Amino acid sequence: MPVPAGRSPVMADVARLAGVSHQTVSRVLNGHPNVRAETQARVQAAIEELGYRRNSSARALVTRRTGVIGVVAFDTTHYGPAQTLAGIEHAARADGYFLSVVTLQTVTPAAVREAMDYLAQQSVEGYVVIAPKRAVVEGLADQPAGRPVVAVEGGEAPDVPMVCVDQVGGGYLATRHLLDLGHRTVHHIGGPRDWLEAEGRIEGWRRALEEAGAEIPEPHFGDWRPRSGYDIGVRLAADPAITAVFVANDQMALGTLRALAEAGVRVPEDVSVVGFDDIPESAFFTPPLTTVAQDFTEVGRRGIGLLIDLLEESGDGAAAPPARRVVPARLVTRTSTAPARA
Amino acid sequence: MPVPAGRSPVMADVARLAGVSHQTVSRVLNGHPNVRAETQARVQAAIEELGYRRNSSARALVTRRTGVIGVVAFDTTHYGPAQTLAGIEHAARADGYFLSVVTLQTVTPAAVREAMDYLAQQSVEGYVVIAPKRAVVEGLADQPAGRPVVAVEGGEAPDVPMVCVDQVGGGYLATRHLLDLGHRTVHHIGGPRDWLEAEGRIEGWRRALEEAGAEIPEPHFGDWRPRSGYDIGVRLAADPAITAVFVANDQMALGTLRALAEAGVRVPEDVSVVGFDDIPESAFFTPPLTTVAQDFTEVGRRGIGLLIDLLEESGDGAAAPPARRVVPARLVTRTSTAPARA
DNA sequence: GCGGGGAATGTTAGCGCTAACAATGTTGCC
DNA sequence: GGCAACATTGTTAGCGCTAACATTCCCCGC
Repeated sequence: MPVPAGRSPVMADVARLAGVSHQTVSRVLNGHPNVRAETQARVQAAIEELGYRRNSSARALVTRRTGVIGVVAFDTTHYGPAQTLAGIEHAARADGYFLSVVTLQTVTPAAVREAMDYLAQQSVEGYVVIAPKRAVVEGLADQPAGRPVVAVEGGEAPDVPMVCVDQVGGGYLATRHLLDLGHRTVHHIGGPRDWLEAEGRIEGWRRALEEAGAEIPEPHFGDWRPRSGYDIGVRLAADPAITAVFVANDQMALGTLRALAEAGVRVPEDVSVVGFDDIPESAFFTPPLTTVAQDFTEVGRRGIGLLIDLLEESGDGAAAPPARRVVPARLVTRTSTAPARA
Repeated sequence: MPVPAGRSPVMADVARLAGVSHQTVSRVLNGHPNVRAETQARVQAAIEELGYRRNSSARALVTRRTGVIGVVAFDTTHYGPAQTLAGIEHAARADGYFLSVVTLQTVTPAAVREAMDYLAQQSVEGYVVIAPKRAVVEGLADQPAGRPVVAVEGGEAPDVPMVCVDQVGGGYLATRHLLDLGHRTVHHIGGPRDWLEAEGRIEGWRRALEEAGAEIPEPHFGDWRPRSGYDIGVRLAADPAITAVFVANDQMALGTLRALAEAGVRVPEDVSVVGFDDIPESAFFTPPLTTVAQDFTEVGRRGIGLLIDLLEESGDGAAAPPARRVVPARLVTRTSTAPARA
């Protein structure tokens, strides 16, 4: 009986079929050097004949490594996090790690803690946390089990290694672009205040204005969704002095465009608008949106890279200061921006 | 020494601290009935004092259950799959399962097979495959290890249990809506032909037209992206006879709206447009898009529900015919549709 | 007072794998 | 020829847990 009925084959079955000890099978599986080529071939053949698969639990039990990385993500219709997750997944798989994902509805430290706890039950080796809010990042520092954590997509955070897009640089880029077009100043529709990304973008905006000696108007704050960009847009449309708006994401910018259109304000003739994210739709807005693109895939890749470094160095000398990798943002110019009226 | 230095505590440590055998600790952990309340409390206290966590590998090794569900998803900027994934995750966690996710770049049977193989290494108990293409669904039937598979988001498929939104019904709804507004016929911009969703939507469209005795124009096919909707839209705009278009997703509809606007065709006065998906942006398109909403969360929930049924019944009598659960679609009326010109 | 029965707990034997060590060849060199 | 050095293989002992069986304890009824 080639395949023992009723149960899937184990290493001993392969060993018996190949006429070796189970240890030799293990050696073949682990690419151990000292195995004769002929033996290796015989074992390999037996493995294929039986359709043998190594039992990951048994292996994990003895090696004390599960090869699983826990990811805390957000249940979101936002483009960025979804893309980042995909980037993380590819990078992890390329390095032979598995990904266990928990998505959260609410972005609170408690929810994150709970999610990490849940993942800990599964013996993940480390965590990647998509942590776009300040409170979340702060809650990350004191991890109980001492498993490494990498934060992704957050802004500035002190004690946790992290990877993020240069939000400040992106905000600066957007604002600078509008100033370069001759606009006196640039109004801003920001994201929720407790989001690190929103914070970075607003800071870049402010910095560009300061640097140019421009007036700094009071910013408005939305909730990332089109509706809020619309509501604020309605108010902005009423002020004829406004000629340039930098909106903290494309979805809100969409709402703003719509509000302006309804008010009879032409974009870009009367008002220039810049968004942030470069979602796939934004090239087809009315008008196509100038925006700031983020390389989320790269963020995911570096996040995993950082975590794996942490995982594999673990145990060596003193902990290096938490690493921090910043991915640059890039301006994508379309037709929602134009030179200021003379 | 309360916590043994250097290694995390195991069951025996808890047992020692609580003055019981490790088996009693196990019993407490597993909610076994025959444990004295006082003993249970003592064990519980010891667990907390040591910060003990059960080793999932050891447990999985002996119980032969990992509690992990493998998910094959797609690296996509499409709204639907991302939402479905979130729905799947919530449902799985609610039932105490873990999720191991692989995202694919290409939707081919080989890629899916490979992904499932990768997941098999991790001893997943079953699979949820987001399988929007016919070829993929077909490749699913002959799973080697006999682990259950549930397909999600596909259309009609013979041998695999599956959960999907009623695409045909949705296409019918969209088309019927336009016919009810007095349009003579409805043109269609479909998704890629090998996508099951595209197929269902086109069939619903065709059925509504047939039922109404309307002429059935040759459909056009895009690739789901705004650009393709735009390109086709440019052509449609040139034909003044066209008064109603049903586009198979919102992103393409966005492109179509843009093409019509550029050609000076007014929506909805000259042409009515209906999309599909109800992405968050579509309420803010120019004009706000009438579309068909899908309850992706519900799809995810039912998908997991179905898989868990399969997992937990497994071993009982004859396999029931593959289950099939259909979630209805819902029309969302906005201002991109209006009665036909007289 | 004592045997029976159930509740509460302990003891033992693996689950399937890898690491460490032991035991064989097998070669080369004096 | 004999022995050291190495390559190759086998043997043994757990990893931390749960299931099955064994034991103890206590209460009950006769």
